[in-house]
Amino acid sequence: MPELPEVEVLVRHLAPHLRGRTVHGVEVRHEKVIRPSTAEELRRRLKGRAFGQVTRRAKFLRFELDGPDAASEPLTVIGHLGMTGRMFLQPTGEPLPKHAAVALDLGDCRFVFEDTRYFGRFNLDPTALDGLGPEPLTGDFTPEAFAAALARSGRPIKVKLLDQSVVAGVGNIYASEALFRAGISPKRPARRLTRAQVVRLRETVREVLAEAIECGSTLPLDFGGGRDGLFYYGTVAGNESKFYQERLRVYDRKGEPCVACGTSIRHLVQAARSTYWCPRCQPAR
DNA sequence: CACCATGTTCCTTG
DNA sequence: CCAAGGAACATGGT
Repeated sequence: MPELPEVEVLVRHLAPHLRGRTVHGVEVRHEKVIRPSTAEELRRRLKGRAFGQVTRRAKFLRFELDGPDAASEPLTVIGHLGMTGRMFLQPTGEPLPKHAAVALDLGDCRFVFEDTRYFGRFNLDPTALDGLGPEPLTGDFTPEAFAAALARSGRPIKVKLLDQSVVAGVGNIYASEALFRAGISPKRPARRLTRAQVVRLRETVREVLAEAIECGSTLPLDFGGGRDGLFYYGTVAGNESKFYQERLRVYDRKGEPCVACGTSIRHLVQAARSTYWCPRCQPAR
């Protein structure tokens, strides 16, 4: 589920459904995801508040909650999907999924954060956002800023694309995709990219993310009629995973012919993460 | 049983 | 102070 585009699509879908809804109760089923907050604290501070703006920063979700009265301090819940997190609404009374970590009682429905591996977060700790670099689509992700960040490192460019302080929101899938489109080898030391390559890579990073958001926004989300109810994102009805895979040109395509030149797509491991690339379209230099 | 997985944080070493 | 590299987290799929 989660890189920047998936989180963006989720936020856009959740926001209008959460806005204005009051939290009547907080059920914490897996304490790990709310650290360093506590279940007690989450309950005490959320209860009686109503959802306001829902926004995204990098791969994080921010839920603003309006106070019980006008003089209340603003409150923001920070969410992160980790590798396997999902968030959705379901009717009150429906059984929670096996790995539900947090469920908010909104009256006739519940807002559920479910995460199989519990790598995600749902807490009151905004410090997680402190070290993030520029937003690639809406922030100050300029060629100058990008070049300056890359110049400080001799690590492979693929590894630096995953560094959230360089550019915030790129994950393992779109890192390979952006490098393929830019025609840059994933192994190239970051500081060895030419100026033209930095400019081009900045463009392809923005392209792959923007296209993924566009694609996700048009997915037939199960919205209203589905067996699990009001809103569901993640295991969406129909063929979204096929649709999703078909857009990717190199990721998870080891041994398949390159869409541009036919050369067999290669796989390597960098910083313990899989990289996919075309050795002909992305030459060593 | 072995290995792999869309992510981040923490620890150690230089 | 910083960069780099690796383990850890936890569960499920192949």
